[in-house]
Amino acid sequence: MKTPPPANRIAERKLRDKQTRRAQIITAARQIAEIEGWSNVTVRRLADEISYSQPVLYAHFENREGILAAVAIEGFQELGLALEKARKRVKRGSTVESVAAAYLEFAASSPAMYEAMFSLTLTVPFDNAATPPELRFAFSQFLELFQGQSLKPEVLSELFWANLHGIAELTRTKRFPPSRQKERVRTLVDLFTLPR
Amino acid sequence: MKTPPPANRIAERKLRDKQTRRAQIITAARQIAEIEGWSNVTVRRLADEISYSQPVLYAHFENREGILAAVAIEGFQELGLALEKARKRVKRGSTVESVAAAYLEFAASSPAMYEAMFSLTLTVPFDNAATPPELRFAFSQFLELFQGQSLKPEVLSELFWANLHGIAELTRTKRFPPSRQKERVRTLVDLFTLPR
DNA sequence: TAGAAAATCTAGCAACGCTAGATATGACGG
DNA sequence: CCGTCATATCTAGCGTTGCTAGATTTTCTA
Repeated sequence: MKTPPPANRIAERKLRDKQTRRAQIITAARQIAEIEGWSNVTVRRLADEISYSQPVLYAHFENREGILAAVAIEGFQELGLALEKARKRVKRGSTVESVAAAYLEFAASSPAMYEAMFSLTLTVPFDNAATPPELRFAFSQFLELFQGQSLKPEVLSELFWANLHGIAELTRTKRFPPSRQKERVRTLVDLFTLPR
Repeated sequence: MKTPPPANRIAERKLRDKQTRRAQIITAARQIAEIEGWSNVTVRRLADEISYSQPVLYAHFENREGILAAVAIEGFQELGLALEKARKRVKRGSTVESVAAAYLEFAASSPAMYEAMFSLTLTVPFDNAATPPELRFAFSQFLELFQGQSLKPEVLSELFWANLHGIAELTRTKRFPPSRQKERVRTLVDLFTLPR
């Protein structure tokens, strides 16, 4: 077996450590946000959480908002996976119903993360080349859902997404009573599945 | 003509002054937010704007968030009026189309105010007795829209609102390309008007 | 016009995001 | 094994924020 030059091994270890710490920061931020709200996610608090001083955080992220953005991207990754799973493993009813339920379940069970995913305004438009692949992946799940069924999958996907997002957001901010949620989803699914 | 006791007249004048100042604060907050974003709406800045020291603001609002809430409520009032107007004076097409266009027009032309209206989580649920009448008024416009047409106007109204809110929010945060907006609205109207 | 009451201001606290400059740690050549 | 140098990390502090206690001024009343 060949032994790589020590310089490389050391550099690799340092890189690993750095990535680990980055992950720790993101995890801590998410955890605090989910329990105590985003206003309690301060740079000082995060530094404390990973047992380093504040300036270390700025070696990983440009600023506090950069941390939020990282959490948001992780959220889009998870959401995308959840939707894909729901789309492929349909339990009962239509795929549309399954995906809708998965989306709302995600938003309801991780409200702080969901908040981060949509609260910050993107600097680059969604369909730009510089858009993180995680975001594109998540949206592609909606596109798949309406592929071939309609003349314009994009428009239908966008509308379906907008409707789900609206429900999630208005529920999270207490505009919608949770009591009618089941009925809402049923009607929503009808709207987007019944033949026109 | 009778001259009321001076005590009353003075008290009235003080009340008027106070209300005027309150209105000034709200107007200034809205103006700054719309031009420079909510992060630039600081208590010091607002105090400066009305030419008083900071503590005066706390005689009008409990805290900074109270100012946001006041702007939000004014927003719901305006939105409600805009929707009512759109519903009653239908220009072309259906009332649903007219209301949808009015809603999105409102959100697009006052993004900061719209942000305030939905960013802050309500302490009391929307259908509570303590809910400000402005919010109820705005939502009632949706209810009117689907009255008698369906078995459950509430559910349909909520879904329609959620869809509009989703479109507005995803457009504001650059998730939706503005290019397809017309087509989106057309399809949305179809979804909610075509007989089922 | 004197004194009470109301209105307003000054000055400061604690916490925030962020950073310059000092200090400690660890890798590498001799 | 050691001295050197780069890298990693910390201490300390700046400017700004929301908010408030206590002093001070203004206004009303009798």
